[in-house]
Amino acid sequence: MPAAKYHSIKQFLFNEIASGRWTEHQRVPSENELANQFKVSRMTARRALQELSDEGVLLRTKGLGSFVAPFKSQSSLVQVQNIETEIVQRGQKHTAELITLESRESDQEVSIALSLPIGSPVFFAALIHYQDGQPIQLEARYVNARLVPGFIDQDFKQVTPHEYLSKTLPLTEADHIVEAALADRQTLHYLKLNAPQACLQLTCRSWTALGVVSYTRLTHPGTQFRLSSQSAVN
Amino acid sequence: MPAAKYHSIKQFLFNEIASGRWTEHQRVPSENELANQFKVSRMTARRALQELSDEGVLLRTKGLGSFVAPFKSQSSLVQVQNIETEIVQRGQKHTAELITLESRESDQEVSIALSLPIGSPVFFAALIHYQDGQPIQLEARYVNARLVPGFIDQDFKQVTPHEYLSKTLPLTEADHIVEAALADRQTLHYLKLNAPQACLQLTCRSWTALGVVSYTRLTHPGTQFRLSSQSAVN
DNA sequence: GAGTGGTCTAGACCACCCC
DNA sequence: GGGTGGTCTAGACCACTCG
Repeated sequence: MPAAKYHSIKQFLFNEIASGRWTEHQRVPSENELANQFKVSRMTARRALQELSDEGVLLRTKGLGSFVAPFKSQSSLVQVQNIETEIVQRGQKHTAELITLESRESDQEVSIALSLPIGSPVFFAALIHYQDGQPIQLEARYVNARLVPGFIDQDFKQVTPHEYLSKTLPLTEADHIVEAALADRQTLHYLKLNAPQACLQLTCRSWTALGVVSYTRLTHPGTQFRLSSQSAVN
Repeated sequence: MPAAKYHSIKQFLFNEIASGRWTEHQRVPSENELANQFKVSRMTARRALQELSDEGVLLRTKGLGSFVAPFKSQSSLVQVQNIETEIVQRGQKHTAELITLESRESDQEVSIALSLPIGSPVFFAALIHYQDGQPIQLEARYVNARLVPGFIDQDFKQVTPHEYLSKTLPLTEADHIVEAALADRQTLHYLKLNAPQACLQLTCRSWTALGVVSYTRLTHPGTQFRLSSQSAVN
């Protein structure tokens, strides 16, 4: 069973975006242009554009055309991965301290999370995020090195890892686990906590069409945390 | 601009389900049947069925037909509204104690949450959920009385409010706010806590196509709580 | 007015399921 | 074999945007 024509066109469009050849807000071919280019009817070309629009990859406007949607996520669940935005929106000051940025080989936990063979090349970054000088989030992130080779060359004092990934790749999906847990000793140290304390801990993964991009543990001290989400019920 | 034909057909199908005339797993008219009934082309009837399938309202199988999808949500985020399932899946025993079930008029907070004018008829239910005899969740729920008139006649010792709603209506969406907060005095009392304690608090709303169905605050004592979710990035 | 996306039609062929 | 959903075609009319 060969791939459906509309599906091939979807993949073509998606690859142009994922590869960076087409970027945010850029115009993509119209229904008629795709129909001519791929030698299909307009309805078939249309279906590829329409489904990518439904999936949030494209924005379409009558009379104007179809455009690459902004990569930046509007999902407030994903927002927690971008603590900087959250802090700035509260009118406070965000700073970040880089603890570690290095190449590693994936162990079992990371391999499972990233859907990679054990020993695959990954990058590991650990940061502390401050809100007005107070540590507010400890970030420990593993990234699939093959999907984001440029990750290790970034200066994460200037740009948060999540911001870099969001601007580099069209992230399509994310999952999260939220739990309240007692911080371990190392976490207490990094978050400058004296006594064992209940922390809100998020474990997040984000996807692009080609696979899992990153696996992250975010730990928040105390009760200063709020998470909102909206989702369709399947 | 009159409604599009495919949209009218969608509404017709949805109303049959929302009203209870068609229930879970029941077969709905085929593409050809709808095309004849509404005097449209098969492609137009098809679009109505296809979009409802994309939205999780219908399940379609080649060679078989289209069926009303199970109302019960597969979303693990929504799962927390159904604490009973969660407890039973852990192999423990769930019991519930009904504190209050009454008619009220919506105040400002509830009106905003349910998108109703102030003073609209709502039902209010408060319950304590126990896991093996330990209080694990305090549930305070407001329900739009017009959308679910039968709510107030239920016996919530037998069926949880969320279970009743899930089985009565096709819920299509939900939003949630998760936060860690110190319990107030009344909550401490109901959860049988002696000292002020950090609790995980969820504020949830669930939708049907006709509007917001319910607005609920769920409070969990201590750190015995875990929440997972998966979502597409928009 | 030319181009775009939104809707719609009346056909067509296919793979699949059940009888 | 008859019905179902999945894909596809080659047209059509419309509302919208832009120059």
